[in-house]
Amino acid sequence: MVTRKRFDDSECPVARSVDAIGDWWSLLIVRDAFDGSRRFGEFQRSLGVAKNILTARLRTLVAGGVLESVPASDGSAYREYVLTPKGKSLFPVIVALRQWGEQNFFAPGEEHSQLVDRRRGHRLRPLEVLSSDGRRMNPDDTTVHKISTR
Amino acid sequence: MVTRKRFDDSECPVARSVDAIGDWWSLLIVRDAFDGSRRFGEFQRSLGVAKNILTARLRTLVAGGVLESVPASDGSAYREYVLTPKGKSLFPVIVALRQWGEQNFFAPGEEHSQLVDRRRGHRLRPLEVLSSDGRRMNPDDTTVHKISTR
DNA sequence: CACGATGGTTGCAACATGCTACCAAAATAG
DNA sequence: CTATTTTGGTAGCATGTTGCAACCATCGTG
Repeated sequence: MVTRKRFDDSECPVARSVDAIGDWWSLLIVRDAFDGSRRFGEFQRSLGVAKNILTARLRTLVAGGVLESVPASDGSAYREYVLTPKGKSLFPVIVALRQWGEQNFFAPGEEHSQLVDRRRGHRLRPLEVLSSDGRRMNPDDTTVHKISTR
Repeated sequence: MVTRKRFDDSECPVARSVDAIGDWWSLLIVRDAFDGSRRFGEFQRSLGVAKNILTARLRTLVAGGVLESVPASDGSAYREYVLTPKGKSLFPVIVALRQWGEQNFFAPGEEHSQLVDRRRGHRLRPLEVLSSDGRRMNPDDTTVHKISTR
C-alpha cells in the first residue's frame, strides 16, 4: 500500500497526481500498459519487479482508477489489467517524461527506445505548453493562482 | 540517497527520467521551484518534509543536474537552489501532472490552485501530443521502436 | 490426471523515511 | 559587542516500505 502522505488536504493538483502515480514502479507500469502490456506476468518480466510489489502496485492503480481488471482477452480464466480513460489521459505525462529523458540522459547517437507515430514511423513533436490563445509558455510566463472556483 | 534501481542499463528514457525525479518529494520540490521557492526553508515549510529528507533530495537533484546551488540572491551568506536549464525543461512534465490532477481529482467547482498565463491570467491550453506533421496523437496512434540511432 | 505456467501470498532482512533532538554559522536586536 | 533568533543543516532511533526467496492454489495442456 502506498500510504497517503500529508497532502490529503492539498489543493495542489500536482500533489494529488504524485500521490496517485508518483512512485518508481507505478509510472513504469503505466508506461508498459501504454506499450501494450496487459498481464501480470508481462509487467513482471518487463519490469523485473518483485511479485509482491507488483501485486500491491496493481492494486493501488486499480483502486485509484488508473487501471481496471478485466477478463482476459484470450478467453482464459485469467484477468488482465488495462488502462481506464483516466489512465489513458496520463499519456501526456508519459510522453513528457520520455521526451525529457531523451533530451537529457542520452548522448547524441546513443541508442534508446523511441515513441513514434504508428502510421508514418516518425518521432513525435516535442510537447509545448501553450496559453489559451496559443502563445508558447515558458515557466516564467506563468504563475500559480492559489485558489479558483474554476 | 535515492538508490539507483535496476534500470542503470535501461534504454528507456521514461525509466531514466523516473530514476532522476520519480519519487514523492523530488517532483514536488521541482514544482515548488517552478513556483518560485529557492531557499531550504521555503521548500521545507511549503512541503512539510523532514529536514534530513529535504537535504538528501536537494543533494540528489543537484547531483542530477536538475537544481544548482547558487549564492543567495539577497546578498546574504546563505545559498539558494534554482532550476538549471535541464530542470526548467521539466516544465511540460509538471504541467502534464497538474492538468491530469485537475481533471481527475477535483469535483466540478472544487477549489484548487491553478497555473495561469501571467500576462492575461487565463488558464493554459491542455497539452496535446502531436505527430511531426501536427496530427493529434492518441496512445493507440503511437508505438515504441525499441532501438534507434536517432 | 499429471505437470508446467500463471498469478499470486507470506515471512524476513535490508533499506528508506520521518520524527525529534541537537548544533554551528549567519543575521538581528539591544 | 553581546545575546538571541533564524537558517540550514546532522545524528540517532523508531517505523514503514521494498526486495528476495519460498511457498501455494488455480489454470491450461498433453
